[in-house]
Amino acid sequence: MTKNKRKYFTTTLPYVNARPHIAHAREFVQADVFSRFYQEMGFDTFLNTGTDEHGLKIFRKAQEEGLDAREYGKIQAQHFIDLAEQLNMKYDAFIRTADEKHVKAAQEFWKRCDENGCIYKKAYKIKYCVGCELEKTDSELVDGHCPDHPNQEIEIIDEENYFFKFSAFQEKLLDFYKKNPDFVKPEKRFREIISFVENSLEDFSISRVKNKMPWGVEVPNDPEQVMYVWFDALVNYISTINWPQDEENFKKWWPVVQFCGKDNLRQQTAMWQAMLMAASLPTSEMVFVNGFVTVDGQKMSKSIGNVIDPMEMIEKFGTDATRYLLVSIGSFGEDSDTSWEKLIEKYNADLANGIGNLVSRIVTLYQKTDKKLFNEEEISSRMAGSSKGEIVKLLEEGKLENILVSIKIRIAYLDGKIEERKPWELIKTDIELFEEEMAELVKVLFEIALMIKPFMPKTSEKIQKSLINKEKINLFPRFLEK
RNA sequence: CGCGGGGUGGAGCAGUGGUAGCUCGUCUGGCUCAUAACCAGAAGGUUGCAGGUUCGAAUCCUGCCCCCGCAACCA
Repeated sequence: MTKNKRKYFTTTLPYVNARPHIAHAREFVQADVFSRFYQEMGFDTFLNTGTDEHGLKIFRKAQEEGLDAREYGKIQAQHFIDLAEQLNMKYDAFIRTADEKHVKAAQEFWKRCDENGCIYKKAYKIKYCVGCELEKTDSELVDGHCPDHPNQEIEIIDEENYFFKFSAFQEKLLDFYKKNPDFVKPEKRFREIISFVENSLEDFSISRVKNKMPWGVEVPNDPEQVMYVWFDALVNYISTINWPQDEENFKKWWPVVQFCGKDNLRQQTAMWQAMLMAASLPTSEMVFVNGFVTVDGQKMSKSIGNVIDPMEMIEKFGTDATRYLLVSIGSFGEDSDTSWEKLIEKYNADLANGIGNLVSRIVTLYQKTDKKLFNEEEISSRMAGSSKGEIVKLLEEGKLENILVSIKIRIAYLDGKIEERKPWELIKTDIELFEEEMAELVKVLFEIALMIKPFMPKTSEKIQKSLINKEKINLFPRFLEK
């Protein structure tokens, strides 16, 4: 298994019914930072992202805008492609579920599940409140009406759908979880899904009648039905690496390390894994589950007007600073709050006053000697082997923000060191000692530059260059506005 | 008894059994190489409440109180 050091990462595909928001951006960067870290460690990596474009919501949204669903999806997908580019996300594939290769893969996947006896057809009869757009159980109804919409009649939806035998996978899933104690991070989410699966699983509907909901992947051998959006969307993780046509490529990369939000816990860590089992394919490698991001303590909402547009962040702070800030929001797995004010504060503290100012003061001092006081190749090769154990441990727990903390500690160490040794005085009294001290400063700063590379690749390069050429740079100008 | 998350110095958060830490802010002092930046020191907490387990609890158990999501622009 370790013969080829390889890692395959994927974000969850954003559903294209809205513009990208800050949490999408965070997940993109998170996956990208992981991928870059493993590249640094000599792994072959594959990074997938894309867009989920089928389903009723998209169909209606497209209608509202007077567009064909396919056309609408294409326009929306472009926003996410632009975001990925602007974030300097080095993705290897951007899969759209409307892509022909994905549609074919989803159909083949369906067939395999069907052949293995995991799909069956049955009448699907539910009580439905149009006001809520939700199924209602008898226990939820008051006098036969929805308590939230007492004036609307409950509709009975009665159609034949295909179902996935989720219930048949309870034991297998639990067994799988038991054998893979690190499958879901953080642990509390793992406990949550285990208890969900232990509580009994219900088969779920995986298709819709086509004439009611035409925008989806056609069910094989039944042109009257299309797949429920979840069923086809999840298959993207394998269709993107060319399953089933290119078995070799699939074997090269699979299984995948996934990132998702806590609202996706069931789909990614239980349903999808059961689906893979049903198709006789190996399960995912692991799943990192993020908490939610709120803005000023509230859910992001257009009506409240507190949406933070990641593109606006990039405009304001630049690509690398935005990447840094996104990773710094909260701590992994927890819900966290942010705001423009907090972002600016963090930017000033860590980037302008921290690394930016440090580079500035060291380079100015360094310019006062003609000697070259460090060997970049020596440092690079030494860094390649050192302290990786600690980083791998943090990566495996998903705690990118803790890696940033260890970088901040080094920055503070250098600021303190400069204060203590006062090189600006030494230069007047003892040039040799000055050079000795400077050598240490420059070396550690170069190490810091290498450490931040996965987070801020361009900044890393700029600092390295600045040290090699002794050129002053202003990395992160301080924000004075509120 | 719907499900889930959370309550730790002024603010935001770490910390899952062993002297309560970090960032921001505040105050005092220092420094001038630097992006009005940087450094040192200080003030500030009975860790929501009440019990319990333990030599020892923010951390485990029980009960209670309060806040926030689950109704979307979904990660």
